[in-house]
Amino acid sequence: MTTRPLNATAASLLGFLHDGPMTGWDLVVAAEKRIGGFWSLTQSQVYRELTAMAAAGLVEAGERGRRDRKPYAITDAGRSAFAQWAAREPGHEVIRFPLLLSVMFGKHVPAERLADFVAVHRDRHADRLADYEGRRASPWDGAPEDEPYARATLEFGLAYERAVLAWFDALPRSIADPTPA
Amino acid sequence: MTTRPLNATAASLLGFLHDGPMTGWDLVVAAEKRIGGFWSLTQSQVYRELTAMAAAGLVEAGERGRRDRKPYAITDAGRSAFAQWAAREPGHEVIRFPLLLSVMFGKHVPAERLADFVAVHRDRHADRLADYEGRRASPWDGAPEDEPYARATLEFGLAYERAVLAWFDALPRSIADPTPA
DNA sequence: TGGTACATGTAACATGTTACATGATTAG
DNA sequence: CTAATCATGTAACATGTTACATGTACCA
Repeated sequence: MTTRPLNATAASLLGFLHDGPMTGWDLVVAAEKRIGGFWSLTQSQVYRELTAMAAAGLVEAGERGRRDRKPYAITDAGRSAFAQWAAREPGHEVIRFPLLLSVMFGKHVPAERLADFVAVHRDRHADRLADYEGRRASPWDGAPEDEPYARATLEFGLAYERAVLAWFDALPRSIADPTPA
Repeated sequence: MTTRPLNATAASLLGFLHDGPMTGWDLVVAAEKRIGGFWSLTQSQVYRELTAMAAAGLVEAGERGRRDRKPYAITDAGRSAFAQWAAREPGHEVIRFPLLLSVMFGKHVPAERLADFVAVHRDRHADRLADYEGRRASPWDGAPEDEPYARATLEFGLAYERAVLAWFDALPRSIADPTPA
């Protein structure tokens, strides 16, 4: 079968499945909460990857449970595919930040509009920062061996959101507040 | 024709073309330099978008020049499509940082390997930071009205890379340096 | 005269997005 | 009893990636 190497999205699903069977829904929720800050995926992808991985023998569907829940369990082939993925050097990060395109091409964007965009996004980031700070303050509830790793990723989120917020706050008035009351 | 709204990649090409005709190659280089820190695109996409935009009447190809250069100029329709794009609220940013997946699933990654990955990526980020710092120190060479906007995006890059670097440096030894000499 | 940077482009495929369709269960 | 949330899934399409093919001009 010599399946081609896993993509990072599929790999992350297998990563979660190492801790026990989960349904597509569980995975969507877990991914959003645990890796959502630095890896985006959609519900649609999750189901697609699960179907594909089931076909490739990397996961196995179990009996449907209540509410039609369909749990998937990782197989030995899945563990081995994951291990291969984990041994390869991760690629560089990809960032797509459309607001910064608006800023970059700011001379073509109505000043008020741009300032609104900036304000809206600043708020969102403030919310995310607050969320991360809340999480850091709450007691750890996962498996003990995960603690340092999950903490490190959380610290990344915190560092990122703080930096972004500081950046917003250091924007010149010509961009952030061009029409003072 | 009521073309569907521009995607951000196409919009950014039009953004550049506001300052005069450019070839696909020029755009690839400009994009890498000017928005590469927060918007990724490939050479292949650039040519595809240009072809599509030419078909949609948003840009017009000029005469081929030396070395087969094929300059594209923005049209009025292109300017108008860009303006519409610029008026819509930009979406949230997307980050995909595979190294953080390796960290998150760290308990399944051989410790030495993980530390290597971390070291490699730390270096890359240090290089990028140095690059940004160099740029900030060099005299501004673009159009004067672009200065504040380009500066703001550069400041974002600086803030981001500094935060990332600080994050690397604050990683626990269990992750960054598990087998001390 | 040979390597590097310039320059355009296509093909095939993988991945990501959006929208829809369907139904079960729970909480108020 | 009804709205919200849970839950699965598909279809269609847009976007992104990788690999290749082709050739020009510069410069050491």
